[in-house]
Amino acid sequence: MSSIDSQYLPQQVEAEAQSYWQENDSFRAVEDPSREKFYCLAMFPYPSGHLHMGHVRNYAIGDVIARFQRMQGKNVLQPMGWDAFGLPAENAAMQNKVAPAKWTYSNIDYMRQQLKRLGYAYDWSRELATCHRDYYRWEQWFFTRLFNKGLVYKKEAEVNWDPVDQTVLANEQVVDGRGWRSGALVERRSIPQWFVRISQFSQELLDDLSSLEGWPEKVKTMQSNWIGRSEGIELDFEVAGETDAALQHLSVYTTRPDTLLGVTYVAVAPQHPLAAKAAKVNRELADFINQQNNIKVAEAELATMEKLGMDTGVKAIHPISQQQVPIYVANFVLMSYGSGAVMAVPGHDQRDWEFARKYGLDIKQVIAPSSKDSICDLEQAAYIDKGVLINSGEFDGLDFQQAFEAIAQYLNAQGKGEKTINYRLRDWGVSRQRYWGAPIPMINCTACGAVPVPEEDLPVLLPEDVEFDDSGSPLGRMAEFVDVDCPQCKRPAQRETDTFDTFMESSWYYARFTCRDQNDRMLDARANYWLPVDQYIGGIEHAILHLLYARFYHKLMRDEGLVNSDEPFTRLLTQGMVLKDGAKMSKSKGNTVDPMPLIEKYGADTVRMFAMFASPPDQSLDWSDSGVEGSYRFLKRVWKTVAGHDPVACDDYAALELNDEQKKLRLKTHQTLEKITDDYARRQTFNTVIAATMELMNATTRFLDDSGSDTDRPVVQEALETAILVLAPIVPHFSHVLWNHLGHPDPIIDAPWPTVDQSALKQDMALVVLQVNGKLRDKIEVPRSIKQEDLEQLALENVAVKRFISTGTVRKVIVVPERLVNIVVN
RNA sequence: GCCCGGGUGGUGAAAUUGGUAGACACAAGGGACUUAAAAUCCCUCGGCCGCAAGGCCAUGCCGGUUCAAUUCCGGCCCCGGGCACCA
Repeated sequence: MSSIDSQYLPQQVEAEAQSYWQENDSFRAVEDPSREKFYCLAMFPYPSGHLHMGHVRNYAIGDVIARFQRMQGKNVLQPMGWDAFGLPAENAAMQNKVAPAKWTYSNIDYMRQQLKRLGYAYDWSRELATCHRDYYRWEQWFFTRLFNKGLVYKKEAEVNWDPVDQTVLANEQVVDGRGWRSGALVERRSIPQWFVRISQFSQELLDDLSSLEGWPEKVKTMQSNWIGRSEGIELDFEVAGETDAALQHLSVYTTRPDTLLGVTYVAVAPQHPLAAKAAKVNRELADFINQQNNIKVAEAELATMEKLGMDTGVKAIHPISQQQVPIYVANFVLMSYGSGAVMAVPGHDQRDWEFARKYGLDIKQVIAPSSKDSICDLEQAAYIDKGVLINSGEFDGLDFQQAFEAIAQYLNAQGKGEKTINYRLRDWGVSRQRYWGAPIPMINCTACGAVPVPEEDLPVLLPEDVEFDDSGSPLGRMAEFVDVDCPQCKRPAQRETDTFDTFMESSWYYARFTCRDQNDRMLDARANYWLPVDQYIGGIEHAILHLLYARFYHKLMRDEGLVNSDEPFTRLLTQGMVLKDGAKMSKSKGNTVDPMPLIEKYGADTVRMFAMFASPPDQSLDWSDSGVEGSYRFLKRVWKTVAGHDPVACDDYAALELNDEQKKLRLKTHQTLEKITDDYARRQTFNTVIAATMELMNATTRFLDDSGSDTDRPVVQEALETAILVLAPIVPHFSHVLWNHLGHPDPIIDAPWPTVDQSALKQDMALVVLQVNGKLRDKIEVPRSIKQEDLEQLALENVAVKRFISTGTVRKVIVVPERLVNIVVN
């Protein structure tokens, strides 16, 4: 036992524990095949400047799990790093006239100190920053490998173009259709960009979701919907009188071929070549198409904007009826999704119905309700349910499935269509017209085309010492960066000046942590010791994009022979957002909460504990400081109780001869331990861990209030040890010092998790609830061994119950042993 | 608009997902200690009726299933997240 201050002095306690961990290098993770490993990872932060409460909560959750697993005897790896490329550094550069690199590195230095102050058990020797050449060089290398395998390609894609600032804008930078700095109306502009073929992995990404048993159902549902597998038919409409072979056929995809005979028009995207051709001889149409350019490149915009269209004057020939239907240009059809053309069935699709109403197009019913419960009134709305075909010639009378087959067969025989499986998932566009990112390692040669930078020339270094102003990426203006010789033909060529989407870096950092000092290869054998990540923790806002890209990247690395698993993250905990005044905390909204004043006032342990106590980890939390005081008070109380306790060693509690009060305290101790172990391991609800520990401490201090005997000391010792052990993952500094005081010279970080003593849990009596018609009337204590009939009898004779059953007849008695009796009367 | 969540006292929440609604805290009010304050300790604390014993109502709203619903089903309202260039 060490002597300690009777007062809780968090700053002193935290300094003591942290210097112990540092001197002993306590959190360095070393590969050891003889031990079970546990890789615990919380999503690394973007170095925005300082930590906010969302970070504190996120990293506290990770740290709690890591420390808990260490006490379970696992060989734990918990690393930390920086998602260091990104847009905010460029914005800061413009605002403060500071180079993005300098700004980023100084933010990292500051935030690293903040993380250290919070006492997270990181192996800092593995720290990495994605903007460092030793990191992104492997990403560039990997991209050239993918290029050689044909998994990347270049195509035209649309961006938001600010015509005043002459730059490409991110969606976030477009506010109400205008550039956030210039205020100019944005224009859609098509430019060549690099894509990675994630769509080739659609089916595998979908199938493997079912193997992710440790993932929340909601995340799997979201990803599954995002991938959006559907079964349908791809079919051709011929364009009447068209002589140009490329424009003769309009290919459309539908999941509702049963409604095919209800097609009354076809719609194409404003960027469709057919629209462009028609516009050449139609001034009004050309103007209309031009106007559709002032829409931000975002699905939410397209879905909520007013649906507009215009007749091209060109007709399409229906593949079955041979009738001619008009071809419209419609602003809601996406050129980048599918073929840029859709068939329209206003009778049975609500959007088509509204469009048809607006432009006076025919609405034709071809599906009749198959049950009397649903009504079809095409004057009011489209009838979108499945039913039986009518007005469809030879297909009349078929149901959805029969019609699907029959129409597929018919079209197939005519060479006009076939069954197709379609995915909503689109290829991953990775080009960004930005400076602060990893350079895309390609060289554009007029003779050879796009040529990857040879391995020996990697990395393509991003020049860090630059002047950054509001005219966009300076890379294109730097001759020393742009002008290179073509690696193939050696003639003068130009380096690609676009940089990678930052999701590229965050898609594989978890793997690089296992061997970030490896300078000869992207990953080495250590990756397969640590991977997959056993527990990944991060905000729910990453449920789709980041987590899907990381899963995809893992499969790419597997196919390259770099890792031997199929999925990167075994178990996933999606932390709810930390909100402030009901909205996501972000620097741009200016509603972040700085944890530092709280840490200075109460210490890191109180802040960590309150962040865990405020709500379950997966629930969103509107931050408020009120309540922090309560966590602090609790720690002070525990400190006082432990400091005032005279430790006693006892290695066999079961052998003690205990009185009833002592047995009661042991019961509470082991009930609490059992519940808390489950809360940590299975439920991952740390708020209830804390509440249960508070209950145990309340019971212990009540016990101490009536205690006089020296024989009480062992059960109190056991209760206090249990409380300190179960609190250790949450308030590690506090527990570190008190554990020593309780007579343990070895550090609590390596103390084994206590085991539940089943003999302490034995109870003879049970509390049973008595209900009449489901309403609580009384509670009685009965022996656990009581027979069901006897319990029923006791209930029927109970005074409180009798008052409610005397006026009616007992119809039924429901007995749930050891829980309740419900008497049904009328 | 589409996809995914959430809604329980004055506040954060609990109830292990069909079996005692409000554990554990915060705030508030009252009291003890103190010259005073802070700290600490004790009591009250969902609403209505009642001196009390007790009763009735109550988990966003409406309806359903059940002996029993915060929990399951149907419909609606509100809030949050994502929608492919914020990370």
